[in-house]
Amino acid sequence: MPLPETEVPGRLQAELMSRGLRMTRQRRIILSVVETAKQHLDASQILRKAHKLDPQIDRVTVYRTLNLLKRHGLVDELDLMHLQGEKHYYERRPQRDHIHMACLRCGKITEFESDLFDRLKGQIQRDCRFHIVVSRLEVGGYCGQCRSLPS
Amino acid sequence: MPLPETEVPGRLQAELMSRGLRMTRQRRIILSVVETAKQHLDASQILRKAHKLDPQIDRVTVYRTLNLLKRHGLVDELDLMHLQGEKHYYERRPQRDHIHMACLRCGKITEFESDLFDRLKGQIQRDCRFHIVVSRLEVGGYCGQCRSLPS
DNA sequence: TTACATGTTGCAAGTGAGTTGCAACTATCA
DNA sequence: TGATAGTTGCAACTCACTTGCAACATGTAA
Repeated sequence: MPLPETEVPGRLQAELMSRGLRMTRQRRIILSVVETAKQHLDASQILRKAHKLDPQIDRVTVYRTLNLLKRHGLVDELDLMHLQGEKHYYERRPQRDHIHMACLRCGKITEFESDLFDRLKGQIQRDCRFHIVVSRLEVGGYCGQCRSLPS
Repeated sequence: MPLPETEVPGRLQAELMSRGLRMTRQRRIILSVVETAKQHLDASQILRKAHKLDPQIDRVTVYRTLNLLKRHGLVDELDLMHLQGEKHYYERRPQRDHIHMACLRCGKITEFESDLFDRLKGQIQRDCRFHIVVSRLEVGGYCGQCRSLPS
């Protein structure tokens, strides 16, 4: 894994810098971890990956950086139906919102985009005169594989 | 407020008894608190209301009873966008699922039912071959009043 | 290039929601 | 009425996350 300092700054980093926020070594590392994540990571997983690039980084810095990203609407915080306790998971805010499905049996998380979801949010904004800043649709149940298994 | 012992057993109590679960004095009280709640209550608010009927009830019993109701699908657990920290809120599971909208400014929680929501869940079940057990759509933003206020 | 002001970090300690182990208790049923 | 299996209350614990604060580093302006 190349050092984040020598990498082309990711989108998160560019976004934060364009807002005039200070770019520290620790932030660059944490941002690169979030940016390159292949699954949903919780704070302690982000810390573990950050430690590989700089063992000095403290978990407090991870929490503070995640809060910063949240406040700026650059990441979304997920509960994933609290399948694994009360921790939160983070993902870069996508172009288009999606639904998270969590299998209660195997724990697999699946994402799903849907026009109906977009239309539903439009309906909420119109009918309830409610300006949506963030939305979260999480569904718990049984995925295709687990549905057909004996209990 | 009449003593729950002398009340007609509520629907939650009837439901639990029909499943062969023991009906203790503490459970009757906690069920009646959840059943008669006019807003979404968290565990400590439920404990406070239960204490008015029986000051001996322990918070552990409240948590255990809420877990019991959750496992039996009789109440839903809500985050309400973590507006007030990480606590959870509880409501009796309704006939028809609804959406929770949380105003980031005034904290008001609004509920909304929608055919589009029902259709979206149908689409998920069909297109993703995912059997939905529980679903939660929470939205954070600005309600009608707060939208038109100066910031 | 340096000096500075202000924002950021790491550490230690704290908070708050929720859980667990266990002995005493009690609802249910024969 | 007594047996028994589930339930309760207490104390201690866990876990995710936050706060106070002194030392430090970044961006800026000279």
